[in-house]
Amino acid sequence: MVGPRYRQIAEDLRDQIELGTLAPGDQLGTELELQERYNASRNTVRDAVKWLIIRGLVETRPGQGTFVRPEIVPFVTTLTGDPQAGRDGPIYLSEVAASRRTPMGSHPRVEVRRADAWLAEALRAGADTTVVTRHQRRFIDGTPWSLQTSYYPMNLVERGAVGLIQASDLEEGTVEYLRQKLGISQVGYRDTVTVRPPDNAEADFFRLPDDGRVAVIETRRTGFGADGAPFRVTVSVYPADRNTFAVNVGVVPGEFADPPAASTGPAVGTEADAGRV
Amino acid sequence: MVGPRYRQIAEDLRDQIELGTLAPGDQLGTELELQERYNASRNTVRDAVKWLIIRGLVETRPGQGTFVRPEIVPFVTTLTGDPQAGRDGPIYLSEVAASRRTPMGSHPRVEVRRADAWLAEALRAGADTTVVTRHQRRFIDGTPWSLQTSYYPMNLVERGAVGLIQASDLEEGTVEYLRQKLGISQVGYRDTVTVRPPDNAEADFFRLPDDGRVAVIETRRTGFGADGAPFRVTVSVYPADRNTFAVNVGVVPGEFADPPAASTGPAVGTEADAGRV
DNA sequence: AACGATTTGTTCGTATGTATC
DNA sequence: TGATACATACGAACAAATCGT
Repeated sequence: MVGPRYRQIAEDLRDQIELGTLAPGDQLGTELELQERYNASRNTVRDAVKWLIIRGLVETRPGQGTFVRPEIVPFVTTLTGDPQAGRDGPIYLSEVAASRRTPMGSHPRVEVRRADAWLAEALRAGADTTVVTRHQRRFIDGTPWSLQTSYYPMNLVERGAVGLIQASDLEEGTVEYLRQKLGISQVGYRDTVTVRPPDNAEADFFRLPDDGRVAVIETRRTGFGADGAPFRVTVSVYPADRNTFAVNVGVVPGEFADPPAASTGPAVGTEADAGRV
Repeated sequence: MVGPRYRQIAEDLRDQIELGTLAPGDQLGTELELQERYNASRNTVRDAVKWLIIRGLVETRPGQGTFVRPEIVPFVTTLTGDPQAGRDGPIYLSEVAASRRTPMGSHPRVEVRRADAWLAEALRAGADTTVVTRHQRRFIDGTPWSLQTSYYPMNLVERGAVGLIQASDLEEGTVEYLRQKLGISQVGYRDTVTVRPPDNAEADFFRLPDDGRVAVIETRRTGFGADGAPFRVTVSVYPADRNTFAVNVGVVPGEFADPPAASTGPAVGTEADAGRV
């Protein structure tokens, strides 16, 4: 009934955290102190702390101690909005700025390559399709916030949308750019939201500690043109513990209104190493 | 540059999994075998396995061994749809059945209690508001799939919607019931999607192993009436590794169409212990 | 049903490395 | 530079779950 020792210690500490006896930012006590307090070995105490880490309640800092994690104010990304507008252009910047945080995005890294199986299917194209990928890293208030990669069929470039293969921002956003250039209008899109563990590159970029609370949210947006065919796919990856997504359907009160279709915000600086990407 | 020993072992095993040398369901090898293969101590090997567990790549079964996790086909829940329809009635059942899986839901457990701070704010009510809570557990193909709790202001009952405080299913769904009974029409709703660690009850219900890959997705739906005021909040919790959410905006091709507003499906059985809840 | 072999889970002890102040 | 605190690694013993005989 009582369960293993490390679990008892962990739940006792968890109760103290939830009751507020241990406040966010407080030190849990050193491993030595916990050993003596609970009369357990160091490894058992460490197992208890690991249990708390996995549940996101505490974090350890080498050389300093173990601390109760401060509550994070998540950034809310609204998935619904005007289908005529993209998410890769000024929208993102204005949406973030509206929450009084400071957005930054790297210049896109552009590559041309063969589509994977899932991408070819998402674009309803053959397995040998060539795509343009535009990859961007985004920051809010200086902390890494999302990795975003958009995929466009190469034939859009052949039809004249040469801006897609230039490693510079399209100030209007690529969705607007494609409408102006090729007359392709995004009449709708479909997002899917999944949660998965990060790969090494993501864990590194988001500075996810190697210990536990590791999960990222992946959103995939497929944009459809007036002919009902998909013409772009955007994959965005976010750290799970700093983000919330919102969906508005029907009539919702004004304070939750979907983001504006056009930006009026000022130009926003890009990250310091933008030239490198 | 090489990093710790357990990490090297873990990444070597991960590579074998991703390359297919180790297929889903395969045994990784016993701890003793891994000790000898990598010339490391048992605890170091166990640390490597823990790293893989946290990333969802393997699972351990006491007395049996460590196995590569089979790929899970996520169930897709569409968040967009007809605001006139709820998600707690026949919609859920028909949506699941449409994917050729077998849905089951417990009868609701009904309670009347004081609203917490966040709930009072979500309902735009005073801190001392009384609410009706209707809690349901849902299963798909016999495995626990979601925990759902809906909150309604108690004054809806006083105005005549007595069905809300009865522990039986409202076959039409509560949204439709409220429209028929009180003329309250849900003209819109707002969903928020967040990821967090499970509490004990959730870990128990979803049978989340105590070891690692523990995360749940919480969706909160606030329904708004024609007057723009919220009249219900539904909180749903899902295991993160078995679920995907979809959002359709604008015109999307038919195969992704939002769920129907009304169900034509047959009556579906409830879980065995439905009488107990 | 009982037992033994196998395999993972828990707990302790100890030593050394690395980060921080 | 030293002291403190967490990270890594090894060894050992017993417990608990599983499976085949």
